[in-house]
Amino acid sequence: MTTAKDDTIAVRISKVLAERIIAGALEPGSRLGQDHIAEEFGTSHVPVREAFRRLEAQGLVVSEPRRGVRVASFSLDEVREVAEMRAALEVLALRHAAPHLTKAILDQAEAVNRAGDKAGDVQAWEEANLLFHRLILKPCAMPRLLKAIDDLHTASARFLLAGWRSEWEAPTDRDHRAILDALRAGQVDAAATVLARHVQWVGKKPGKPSVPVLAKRA
Amino acid sequence: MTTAKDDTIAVRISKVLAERIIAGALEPGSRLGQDHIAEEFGTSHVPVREAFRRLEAQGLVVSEPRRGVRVASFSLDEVREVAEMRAALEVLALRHAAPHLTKAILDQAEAVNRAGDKAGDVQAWEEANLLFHRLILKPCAMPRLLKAIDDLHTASARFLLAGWRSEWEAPTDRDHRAILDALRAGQVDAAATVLARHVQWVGKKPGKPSVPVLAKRA
DNA sequence: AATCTTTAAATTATAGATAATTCTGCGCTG
DNA sequence: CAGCGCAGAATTATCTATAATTTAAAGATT
Repeated sequence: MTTAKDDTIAVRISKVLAERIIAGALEPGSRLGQDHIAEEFGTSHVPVREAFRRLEAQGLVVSEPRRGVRVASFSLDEVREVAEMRAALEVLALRHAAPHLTKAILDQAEAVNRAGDKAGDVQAWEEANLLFHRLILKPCAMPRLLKAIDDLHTASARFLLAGWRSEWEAPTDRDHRAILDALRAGQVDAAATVLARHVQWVGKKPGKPSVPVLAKRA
Repeated sequence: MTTAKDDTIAVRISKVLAERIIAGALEPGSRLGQDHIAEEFGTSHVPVREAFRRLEAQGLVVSEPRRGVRVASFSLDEVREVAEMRAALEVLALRHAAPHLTKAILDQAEAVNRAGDKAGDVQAWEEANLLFHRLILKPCAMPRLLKAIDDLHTASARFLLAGWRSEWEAPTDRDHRAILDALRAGQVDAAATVLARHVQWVGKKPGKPSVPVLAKRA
């Protein structure tokens, strides 16, 4: 999206690669050759290596010492793990954000939610979903927490996009609405409960992925 | 500790720097010149840069695009933030670990706890503390969660070591004992409650740091 | 005297080149 | 025929060198 011009080359490369991995353009387990990528971006391989370290930190690739990096594979267990972590952290964030939520923010969230309902493909829906969560959690003013949640969210998105690549119908998001209603009524506990269940929904619906989820050994 | 010989140079550098930052040998806000560090380790600056990216991911340094990296500063708010994140995630881990906790593990944890009570300095106590938490949480078998907890733990340790540099008396750790007792009795909820409060203890005791906590603007 | 501009020094970021390690395929041996 | 071991090729990791950017400091101008 925002290809910030003043970013360092390594950051730009990491962003592009991250998008590809999330979108499923790079299959889990596939190798990422540094020379190959360096050539594609018209750079040397040094910034490519730094981009790898970044992606590694986000959990999008795994790096073995002298054997290169490959796209991280995710088992169903790992998806559930991420979902549970998200649930725990998003509930925490919501509890801190709730006192600072204004009507304007909630209205904006509702608008985003409506946009998500009309989304034509998974990617658009996922984007709206991300925006919704960010909107209602950001006022917690805990940057480290928000970054952790963001990383977990991209991990979830990977799974989602891998599962519903082609067939997809926009589901009217009742959970989001329930969360908003509870927040408007000042019932933070109720909102948190729904949020926790909502986040784990991804991990619960197996959703017959059209792309093999497990890594294959070469 | 374990300076694995087969690690890449960048990893080794990042480990050494991490230890220094945690121990407080490098003050918050101080610049890390890549050339200086490269010279000290007898290497070029390229692996140093990769080490920086690793430390950045752990939240130990902050990196501004063309202005170098500096040791991350932590305000009291950030310490509380980390403590709350730890509480949320460790409770989650404990809930999953509890069913797989054996008597052998609990006995080992008790031994570690006793060792911690006898610790002469903060560093030794902190090490025992880390071991205790790792022991009872590891059986949850959620690697991503455990790594996240570990990173948060080092952030906490930084604060702890900055606060009690010289003056220190080993406190008999009642919380650890309470957690063990509850786990032995099969009362997972009780153990989780104590754990959550215990983790946030760090953030609550201000403990008059002997080193300025806030970053100073050069 | 204070501020803005310009210039120099220091430092970061990237490129190109070199050394070391792993992977692959083939031949040899049992 | 299976298994072990040895080149050759490919790839990773690091080093040296170059380009670009920022910090600072000195000089000029108002």
